[in-house]
Amino acid sequence: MLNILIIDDEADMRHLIEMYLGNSGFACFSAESGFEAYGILENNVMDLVIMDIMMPGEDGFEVCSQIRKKSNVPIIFLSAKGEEWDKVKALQIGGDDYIVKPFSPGELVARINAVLRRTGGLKSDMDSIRIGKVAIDMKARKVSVAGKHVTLTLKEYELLLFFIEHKNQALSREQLLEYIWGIDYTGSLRTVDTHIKTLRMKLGVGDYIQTVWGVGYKFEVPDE
Amino acid sequence: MLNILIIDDEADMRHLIEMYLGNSGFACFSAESGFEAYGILENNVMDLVIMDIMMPGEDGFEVCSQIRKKSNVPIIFLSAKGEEWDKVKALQIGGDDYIVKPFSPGELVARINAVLRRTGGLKSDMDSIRIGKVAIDMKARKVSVAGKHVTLTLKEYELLLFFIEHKNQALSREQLLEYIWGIDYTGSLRTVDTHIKTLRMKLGVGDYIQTVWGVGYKFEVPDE
DNA sequence: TGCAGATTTCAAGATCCTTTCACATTTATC
DNA sequence: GATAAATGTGAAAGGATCTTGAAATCTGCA
Repeated sequence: MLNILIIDDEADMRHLIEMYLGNSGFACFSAESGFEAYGILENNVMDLVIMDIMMPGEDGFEVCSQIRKKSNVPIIFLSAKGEEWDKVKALQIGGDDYIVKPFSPGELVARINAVLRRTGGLKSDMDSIRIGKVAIDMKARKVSVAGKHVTLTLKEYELLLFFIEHKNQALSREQLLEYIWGIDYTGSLRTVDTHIKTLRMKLGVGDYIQTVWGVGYKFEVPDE
Repeated sequence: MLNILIIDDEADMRHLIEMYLGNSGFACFSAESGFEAYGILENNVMDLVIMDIMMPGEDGFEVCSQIRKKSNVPIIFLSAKGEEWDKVKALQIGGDDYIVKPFSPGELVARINAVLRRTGGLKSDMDSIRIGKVAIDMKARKVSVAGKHVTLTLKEYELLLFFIEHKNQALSREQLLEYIWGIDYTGSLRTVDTHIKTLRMKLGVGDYIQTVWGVGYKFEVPDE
């Protein structure tokens, strides 16, 4: 699930885009001003930003340059027909594409996919995993849940990875200890419980890690 | 046995599809509205959804996006010829295929199989067992009956597995205790009865576990 | 060395599972 | 049918397993 941030002062337009994108399997965040957007970007991992150019207060130009100071997230600009903006300008100020209102849902999704493909946002390498709301960047050893970064300790991270490699399998404490702590671990089985506890807490709602009574634990993937 | 959910406001169409699919070995569930469908999806494991696009109230578009929030179950859309929908749109909003009414039973089944193959719904690993309406995922230690998840306790699960390994054999309480509880079990024979009781209840109708008077119990497999 | 964060241990409390028991019901046998 | 033996069932005691918070220990690093 990719996260898209919509920045537009008009609530109707935000909702319309949210609906379009929601139906196409994107997770939407929205902000009615640059100020609000900065807060969202601070705490969440966005895969793409869609932003109106004409906004009261900070306009798209300024917001874009603010965002660019910290992030290379792809940005698509929206503009009403007749406004004196064109694709060249959009690209000059750091945008990635440009759509003229009104647009069809299909056009929007197509543009988004094109931009993501071009900027590498649709990476299909094995260095990142997404499962439910949990995203893992293996290269950076970084984990986010529903777009929010969470910092995991070494054991928590290894546990999570092992769970995901063996998703939907009931795993005993012995198995987990053997594979993560090593064959020569001699401590208590209860150690696993404590790490499960903290990992559950950090993964938040979702009940990814389920207790299999009398057996161990299981990472259950939503749906299927 | 794969479960297919049919969502269509027209009863005739639902029945027609049910008949087609029933004859091809699918188990059908049907709903006449999105609302009804959500309830079914909540409590059952569906392998595929067939949904009309044009429905009063929530249309296929909306229902699809609701379902997509929780599940990746494959969705095939139905549309009457002439409606202004095309395959591209169906796919954009999260569908997996698209069939124009009227269609033949053969076409429907072919499309279903194609989608299931594409989405990996036709997996045939040896880690799962299907017997009658009972499906067991051994790795996940998960059991479902007629598509409904049931949670078994440790002893119930082991009993069920032992029964299935020795299906159609009359097993004495002593045997069951020896193999499941262990050779050193010293408790009452009647303990088995209680677990049989709860297991029977959880497996629901079907009379899988039969009493062999004076001997013990037997897991009888319904004729395929 | 001293600190901060990570890891492990521990134990009380919560939760769930198992077993037992008493009584109801069914079945076999005379 | 009557009777005894075997099985079904609900409730509740008893056990085992998890969860959780806190404290102790370890580890890497300045």
